[in-house]
Amino acid sequence: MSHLERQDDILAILSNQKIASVSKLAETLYVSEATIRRDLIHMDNLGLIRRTHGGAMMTNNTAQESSFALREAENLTAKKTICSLAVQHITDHSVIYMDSSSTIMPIIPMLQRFHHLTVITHGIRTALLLANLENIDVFVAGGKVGNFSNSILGNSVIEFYEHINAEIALLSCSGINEKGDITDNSIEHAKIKRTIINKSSQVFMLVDHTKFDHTMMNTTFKLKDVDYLITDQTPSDHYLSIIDASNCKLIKP
Amino acid sequence: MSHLERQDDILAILSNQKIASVSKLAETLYVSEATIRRDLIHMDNLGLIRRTHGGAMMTNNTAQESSFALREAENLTAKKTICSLAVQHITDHSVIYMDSSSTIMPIIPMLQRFHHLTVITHGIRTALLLANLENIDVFVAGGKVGNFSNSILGNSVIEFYEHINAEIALLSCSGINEKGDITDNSIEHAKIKRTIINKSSQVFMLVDHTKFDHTMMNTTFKLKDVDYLITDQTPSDHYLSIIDASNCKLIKP
DNA sequence: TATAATTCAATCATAAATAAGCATAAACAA
DNA sequence: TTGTTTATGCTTATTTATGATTGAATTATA
Repeated sequence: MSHLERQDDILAILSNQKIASVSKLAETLYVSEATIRRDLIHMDNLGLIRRTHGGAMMTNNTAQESSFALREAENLTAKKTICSLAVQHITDHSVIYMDSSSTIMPIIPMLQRFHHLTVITHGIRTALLLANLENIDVFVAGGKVGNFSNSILGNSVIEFYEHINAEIALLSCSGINEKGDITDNSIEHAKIKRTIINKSSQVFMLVDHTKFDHTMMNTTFKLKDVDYLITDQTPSDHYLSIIDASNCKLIKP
Repeated sequence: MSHLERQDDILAILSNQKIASVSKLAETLYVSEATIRRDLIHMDNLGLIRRTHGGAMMTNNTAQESSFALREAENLTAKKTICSLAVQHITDHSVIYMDSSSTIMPIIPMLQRFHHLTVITHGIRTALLLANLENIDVFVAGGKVGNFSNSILGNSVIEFYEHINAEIALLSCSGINEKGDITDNSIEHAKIKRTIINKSSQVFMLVDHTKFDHTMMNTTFKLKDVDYLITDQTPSDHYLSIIDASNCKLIKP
């Protein structure tokens, strides 16, 4: 029996009984618990099931992605803090660019307080969650979806964005270093973000404290390109001085 | 019983009786009050419920979502049956159009068995799930996201599709009636689907048995435009004859 | 308002489940 | 063939879920 067949079996078992333990699945399918766990991890990544401590359960594929059932992410508290600061600077009826980073996801439920917003994004997950909010018009750039990614990438995104001007850009990054470089892991993301800052009046950079002192492959842009830096902890004196020197406003709790 | 299952139970209890006390929940679910509190904190963070002193109460959005999830789950078996029939007609390295309907979602995990496929879609959830499969290149049409929808709609989708030819189209619909009309609830969806059938060599229509004898607002196209009709139960004699007269092949379990 | 009774958050201990690394065997490719 | 990748199982250190305890916060009541 191949692993794909086994995963089909797991799916069949789960769709019958909704929930199953790792130990029981291992026993039933004559493999080790480690193997079952690896299967479950894979299927969870696909969104087919939801893992639990001790087993897994069926997802009802629809409710799972609903705007309120945001998956718990790393540093969720920090990210929520940052987002609640960011949302205070959004004005009603704005047009907003949002990137596809997990830092910005928690802002989505907070956007309900506005009468109307227009959001432009290349994040499919972002778009999916925003689509559930009736006060928001969502526009998605088309193109090729990055593998294992929530993002649409490529020139088509940049072409789409060329025609759209926004008041606000909500961006994040993978790292920010002592020279004031905003860096990312992917050239594609970097290019898209550079387009966004060119098309936005106010650029908000949302970074939790773990992003400081990290330099990634690609320098997306410089701190001086950013209008507002939002973070959850007061940065070190060095960063305070370069933020100030970059004519960038720091927003913190 | 895992914590997620317990949290589902709490949600079920709350959707019945609107409020519940920590002590009662602990008693009912055979766990300590500390555990219930931790569950409630977690669910409150997700926005699923609101905590109160002594217990918790429903938030209004939950009821409708869980009922939607229930309806989804109902026909899941039928949809899986249909998808497993459809997947047998897909050949490796094909280019495939997929629409955004829930009928077609269960095919996604089944696509892992191929070496490589290219999928074109205007469904954001479809795209999101497909992006996790490394053997699939996913292209999404850009444009405005329909409110409360998983779809990107509008002329931009049709323009995007004008340039793409595919071997296979996997489509669904809201209703199919005794005259052989394939009907949908939205003009926008209908227009997009008509574009797709023009750009595809083979059109597969995936409909579960509940779709028969239903006529929706918009006639998307006719049964004779469809090459293969896939369903989970043998249709009545009348449908068998019009399927045959439309030069359409029926695929059933 | 003051006091009593609940309810809560924070902490700790423990048992279970997991992730990560390593070794082995099978499948695959050159 | 031989080398490489993949799937699997095993061992371990770590993480998670839980219940009990205690002082603080909240609500009820005199």
